[in-house]
Amino acid sequence: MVTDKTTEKGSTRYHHGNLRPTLLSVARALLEEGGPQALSLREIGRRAGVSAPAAYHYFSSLDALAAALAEQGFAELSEEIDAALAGPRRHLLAGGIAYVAFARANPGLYRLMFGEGFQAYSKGNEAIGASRMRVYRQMKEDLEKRLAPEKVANAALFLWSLTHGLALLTIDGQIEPGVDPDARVAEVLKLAGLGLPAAK
Amino acid sequence: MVTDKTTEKGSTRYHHGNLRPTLLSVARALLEEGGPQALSLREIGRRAGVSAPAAYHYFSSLDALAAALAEQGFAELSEEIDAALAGPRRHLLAGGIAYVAFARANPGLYRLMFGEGFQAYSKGNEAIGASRMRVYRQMKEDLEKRLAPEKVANAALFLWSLTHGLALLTIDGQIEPGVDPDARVAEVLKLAGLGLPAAK
DNA sequence: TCATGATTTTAACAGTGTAAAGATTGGATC
DNA sequence: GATCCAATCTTTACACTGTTAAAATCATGA
Repeated sequence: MVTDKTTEKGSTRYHHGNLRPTLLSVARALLEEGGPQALSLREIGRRAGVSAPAAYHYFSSLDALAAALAEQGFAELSEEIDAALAGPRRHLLAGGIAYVAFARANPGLYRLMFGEGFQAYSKGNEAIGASRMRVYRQMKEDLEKRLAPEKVANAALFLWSLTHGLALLTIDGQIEPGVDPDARVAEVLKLAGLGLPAAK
Repeated sequence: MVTDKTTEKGSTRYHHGNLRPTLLSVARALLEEGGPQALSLREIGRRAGVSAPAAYHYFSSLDALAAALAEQGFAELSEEIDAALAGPRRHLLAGGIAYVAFARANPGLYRLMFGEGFQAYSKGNEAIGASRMRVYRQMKEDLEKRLAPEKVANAALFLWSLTHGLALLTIDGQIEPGVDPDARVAEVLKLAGLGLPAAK
């Protein structure tokens, strides 16, 4: 069979396309369409115009492919946080806003990175566990500049919990429609610095 | 075939056991062993000593069975929070501690209740969406007694995010081993009332 | 006693991840 | 330029899954 294989760029290809990136990009689209549950090697192959076992030349399993996606996500998230922290606005708040904005822009990917499947595909993949810790470190380092040492651990867990929880609830549609999500997120995150408002 | 079917109680059974509760309890065990991903109708049937399609007389699908488990979970969680709020300790803090303790005691169930599969099995099941909201209401009602009306919405989202995030991070093993989880949770939740510690 | 209705089983279908084997091809070597 | 090689992809097959349709079984009311 000598059918033409046209890649996304429209050019007719030799053996077959540059598959690995194609697989990842197709998988990512699938991920955002239907969440981590929708990730399927056969569907990925189908959309890439390739037979399902073809993916096994680049990934040892579906979980391995998912892990690669997650690593991609951690790299991007880390970058966005760095950019926000380098920006003109208040450090921790800007970082938190960027964190939640990333989750909102990539809900499927965020669920993959922090979801239930995490233990499964991170088995034997130490890199991705480390990636996950890196974003935590970013928060923590900022806190270390501003707090007494014995208070850092609790404050870091506090901030990470708040941000992570807010990201997930946002993704799950718990922010009322009609309000600007960034503004709402900022308001909520500000409470972290101020504590609960005073009693009436 | 006239084989004896012995239930968990050890008694020999007529037609076959009281299946629905057995299915639920077996499924719940499976859930805590391997997380929501491990839920499998065939495995549930196997452990219940019954053929897989038997479950279809009580649940229209695997998702429906998962929804029933989730509802069970919401009822229990709600009860534990009520009990904590009625107790002698500080209201919101005690509620938060009970919330996280529930997640720690039932990690698989908690992931099912708030995890990625949620949208899937809550389709056409309005009851469980409502159940999910009920725990939010509990927090919110308590806040309404203590805050000016315009501050309630943000404060509620703030507290829910923090508690939900802390529960998930705890489940994911982000609390250092060796410390008492309840104590650690209490310390972190206290920061919600106090704000971040003052700069050094 | 016996028919009825509820319960469970067997058989089958379409879908999945994955392993093993064979086919195809692009590029290096003569 | 022809030829071999190693990388890449396909075909085939297996075990597993959720789910449906049909048949078998049993508990109980008439």
